[in-house]
Amino acid sequence: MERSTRQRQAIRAALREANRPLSPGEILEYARQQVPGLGIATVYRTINALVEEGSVVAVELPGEAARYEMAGKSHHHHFHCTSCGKVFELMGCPGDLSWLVPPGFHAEKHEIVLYGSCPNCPGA
Amino acid sequence: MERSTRQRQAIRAALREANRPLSPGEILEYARQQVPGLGIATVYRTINALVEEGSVVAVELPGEAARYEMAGKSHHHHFHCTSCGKVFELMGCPGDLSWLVPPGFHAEKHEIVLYGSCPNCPGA
DNA sequence: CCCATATTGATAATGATTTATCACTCTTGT
DNA sequence: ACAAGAGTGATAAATCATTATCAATATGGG
Repeated sequence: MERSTRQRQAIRAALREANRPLSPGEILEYARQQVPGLGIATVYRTINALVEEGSVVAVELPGEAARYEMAGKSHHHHFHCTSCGKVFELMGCPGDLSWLVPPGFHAEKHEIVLYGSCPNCPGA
Repeated sequence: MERSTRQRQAIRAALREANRPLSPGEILEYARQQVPGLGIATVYRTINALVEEGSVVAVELPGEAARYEMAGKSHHHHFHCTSCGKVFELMGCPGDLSWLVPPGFHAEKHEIVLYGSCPNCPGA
């Protein structure tokens, strides 16, 4: 059966406690604070298991490797800091955007990403 | 100095005449109608040159390889057909979205991608 | 406590996209 | 028309993120 290991606990904790989507590398970094020897392979394995069980979802961003966040959040979008590369969660949404599509097209969903600087980075 | 070859003409024409962003593979396909022996390496080389000279811009999409479109268009967004994978240009924009970002963040730009089915694909 | 085995970590392998190489070809100034 | 050298095509090689491998380790039911 599935076992509860320190590694998995640390990875779950990282995703639960970070209030923003994390890349595999960021998850590794966070979780290593609890489990120093943690390897990247275990991070990927665990992410995949969590996505498969539905408790975590992938956040895809233009030209970037996927980030991961806890599932079950309401519809929202993301902010990508162009300075540090961190991705943050935004709340709110402009609403239905299907008026943007020409006749013949059918819009089913949308993704919005805002870019700029986060509070920790020089306003550039 | 820079030479005007059939290959470059065909690649520029493909990008100019397609009224949507093209992937390197799509550019190859289109341009080969004019220059049958065209190789993918030339497509990449030419794309890079065109981007560098500023006449073409990359269109990055979540979880996808970049597409390329002519530069100089006014602010717009894109539609990604989930059935055929083609990317289309949309006109219009919900406008300023900086109200979405929390205090301390500074939004400089945004990207919006709509997903759904294009006129050529089954509404699925 | 013990052992079957799920899990891990290090690293090799993969897959997909993009770039470098190099001999040959085509463009262009003269 | 000619020659210098920019450009091309085929393909090897480089990236880079992700996955597979496998010996060693740690979990947890009995």
